Amino acid sequence: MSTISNNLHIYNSLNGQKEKFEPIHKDKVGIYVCGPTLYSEPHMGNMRTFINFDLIYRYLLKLGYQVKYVRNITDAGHITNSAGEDVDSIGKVAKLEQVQSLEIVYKYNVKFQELQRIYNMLPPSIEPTATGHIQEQIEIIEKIIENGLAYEVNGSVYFDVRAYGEKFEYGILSGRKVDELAEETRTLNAQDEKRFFADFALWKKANPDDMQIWRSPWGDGNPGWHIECTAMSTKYLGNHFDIHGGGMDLKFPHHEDEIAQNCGALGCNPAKYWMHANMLNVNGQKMSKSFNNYFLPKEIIEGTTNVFEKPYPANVLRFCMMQAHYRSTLDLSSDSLNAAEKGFDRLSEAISKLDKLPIADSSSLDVKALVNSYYNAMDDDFNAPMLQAQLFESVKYINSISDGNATITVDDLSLLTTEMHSFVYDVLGLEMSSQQDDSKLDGVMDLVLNLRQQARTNKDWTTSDQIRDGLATVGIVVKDGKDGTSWK
RNA sequence: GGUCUCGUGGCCGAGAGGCUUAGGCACCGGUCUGCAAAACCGAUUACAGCGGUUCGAAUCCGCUCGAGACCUCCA
Repeated sequence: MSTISNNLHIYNSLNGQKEKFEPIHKDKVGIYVCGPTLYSEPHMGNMRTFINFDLIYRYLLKLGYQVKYVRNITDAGHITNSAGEDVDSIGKVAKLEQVQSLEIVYKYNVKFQELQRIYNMLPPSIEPTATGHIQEQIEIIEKIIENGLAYEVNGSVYFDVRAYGEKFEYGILSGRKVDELAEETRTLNAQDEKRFFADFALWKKANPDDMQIWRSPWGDGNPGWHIECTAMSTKYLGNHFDIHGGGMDLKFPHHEDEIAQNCGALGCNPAKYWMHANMLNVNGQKMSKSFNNYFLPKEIIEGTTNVFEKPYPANVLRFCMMQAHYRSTLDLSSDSLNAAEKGFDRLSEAISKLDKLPIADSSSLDVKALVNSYYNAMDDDFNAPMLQAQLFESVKYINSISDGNATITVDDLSLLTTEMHSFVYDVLGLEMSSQQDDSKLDGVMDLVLNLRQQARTNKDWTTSDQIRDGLATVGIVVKDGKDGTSWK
């Protein structure tokens, strides 16, 4: 069936099990990820989800799949709080700043795009917007009504969960039972319009002061907050596609309702595999705008958070995140970031040594097995921490070769170099800091180190150390090895 | 209150019945070095608690304690 042989297994949230990945269409993968609502600058927790799905996208590309990666941008506020309150988050900010909703979205989208570049995320194949797909959303709602699974009341349209439950199972993703939901749900107001407490809005009649209003067969209003994903995912990927992803917190109700809408309109679950990325914690609690415990991705890089004492490069953040599995929560702290920074340096340094290694007639280590372990790690539900462990095994090997305690053949070195570069740069999406070449600086450093070497030959340790310490203050580390002095 | 997840050494974090002392960082000893740093070699510290299943459990089951997520906008 597939010409790409893979042993990739993905944890499917639908059944809580790891399943062998078989794409629906030969050699192609369609993936949809719920993107940000742009009423403010995305914080570090938001970024973790996108970075994790970037990793997943990158590995699928690495395996050779033709991947269509769709990640939406939510630029329409939703007015569908069960309490009937106005929760148009975008409109709220727009009113506050006295501008139009789309100005807010545009402003933060520019920042979001910038962050994607800074954190070295590959751009998705397409980033559709909710407001650009109002017509498609209306059409899906009409289909659901035609199928008898939604009803109109007073200019609003609601999904009929009880009717749906006769043909499909509501709650298959989150494991919730409708009758249990009744007891769980907290006190609700403004339920009068709905026939059943669990029904959710597909279309909501406009309030006079809404910032954005659209025309529909049911009058002026706004789309509900799950319908955009159904409209956009199916438009670009078809009724049934391979992977649907998002943050853990979207599992219920957002993804559950997406499944219901898709089944209700098109008769099938939109995705074969559902993937959920876990949260980023701060001091053990989810980073969240509502908890006000968040910091911005740029603040970490600039060192302006209240949490960390010093700035960390985007690469270190990425590296640190890759030390935890995407389904685990991750607690960011100074300690974990410092550890990541050092580890990342060690990895970078070993990689820069690759083209300077001595060649031998035989290899003292099974390089093919080592390289295979990279694939095995990622094949096991994108286990990036395991991949890192294997990369550090490689670092150890490289350092040993460099020190003359291990050997490698030309072919093995070529294989190791190719695959390490590929996994570090292309899959983990890390960029090596030591890559910039500056021939002027090289010249200067040669001169300075020569002077220092003269001093050392004369046993003038004061001068020698003065040079070393001086260089250290501008961030250049001098290392005296057996074969002379090097710097970085 | 309901649903679910998780508790691993000083810290961060993999592993999911024996084939792992995962890995990173820190700490300690050694080699190298004028001294450092780096690198290499080595040592140490562990599976929340209590029971059960098993020849064998961090891994399965039960209970207890603790933490978190979702049930309302959220990545």
